[in-house]
Amino acid sequence: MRKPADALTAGCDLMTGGIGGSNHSNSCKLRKGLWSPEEDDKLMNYMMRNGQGCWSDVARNAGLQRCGKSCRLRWINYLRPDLKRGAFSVQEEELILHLHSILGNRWSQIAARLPGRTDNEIKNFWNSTIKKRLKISSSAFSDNIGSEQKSTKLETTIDEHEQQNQSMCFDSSSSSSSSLQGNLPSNVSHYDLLPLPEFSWCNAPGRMDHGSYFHEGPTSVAHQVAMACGAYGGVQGMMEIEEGAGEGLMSGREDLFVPDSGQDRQDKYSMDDGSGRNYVVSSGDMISSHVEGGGLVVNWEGGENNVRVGEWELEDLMREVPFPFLDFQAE
DNA sequence: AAGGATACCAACCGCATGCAT
DNA sequence: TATGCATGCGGTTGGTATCCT
Repeated sequence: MRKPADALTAGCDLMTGGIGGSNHSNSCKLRKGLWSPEEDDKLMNYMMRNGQGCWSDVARNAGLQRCGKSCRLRWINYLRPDLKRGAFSVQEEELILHLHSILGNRWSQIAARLPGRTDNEIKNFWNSTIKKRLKISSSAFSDNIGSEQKSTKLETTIDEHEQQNQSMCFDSSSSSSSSLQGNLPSNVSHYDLLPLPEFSWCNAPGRMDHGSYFHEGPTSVAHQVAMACGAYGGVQGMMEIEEGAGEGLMSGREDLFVPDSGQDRQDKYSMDDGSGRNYVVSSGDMISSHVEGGGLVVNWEGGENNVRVGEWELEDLMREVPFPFLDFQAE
């Protein structure tokens, strides 16, 4: 928590409602830190009576010595009547994993698909609980793979992989993301998706108990294609590609097509585009890929048909991803 | 029981974006 | 077109609670 709510800021700080004190409270002393029950009451009453308007007006008219930004945060994260309180259910947790695998750290986008949950809540949950579990998962795996592969190496690999995924998926280093870009980052001109990651930690005994999202390890071409296309972000191995199952996250665009040469390949995977079409991919044939014209072009060994894997808007992608838990309601 | 370590999470902070002028 | 304001977002901080030794 922050400093007690009775701590007044000396003069107007940058939090007076915007950048560089952009709000118009120039002569006030604004309260910071935890909200008192009285402040909560004032804000709640005001919002119930007047609804949401200009937040700096809310702060002023509700008689709060807070900046509008602080009021907004308090309302959104705590006072909003439709908020669902309490621990995350297993289903919510799985959905968060699912969504994070697609969206990366776009907490507001994830929260928008979890009724009653806030981006802050989800972010905190992810950073504390889920990340911890993933770490436990990875070390449990590392304990199990023999002495020649040290856990430190694995953890490093996981971290690197996570960073790689993040940057490959959405350029998450950019702070604001209100304009979503489903395309690959423009500052990356070429991806060499090989060599493949060497381990498949999600197959590890003792992995976190969300088996449905861990059907296959990240060693497949399908995994890499999905990764490069932003099918998952911070956590590897979460894409839902299942041999012959047609439940893949690779969804929804006609230009998503991965050919099957017909020859017998190892590690075949089928991917359903959400419209009933199945695509079969396998490891061993893809030799390189690169970004071209906003899409990812995959080059296949011996194949004259290079494949454009994706150029899409994130919302299109999301719209066509089947979410089994989307009927959550705030309780 | 006490002190340290760790986890949790509310709130702050800085930046990006949209909009009005 | 430039500027300023309001809002939204994601990363980070740090106080409190809980666990562990």
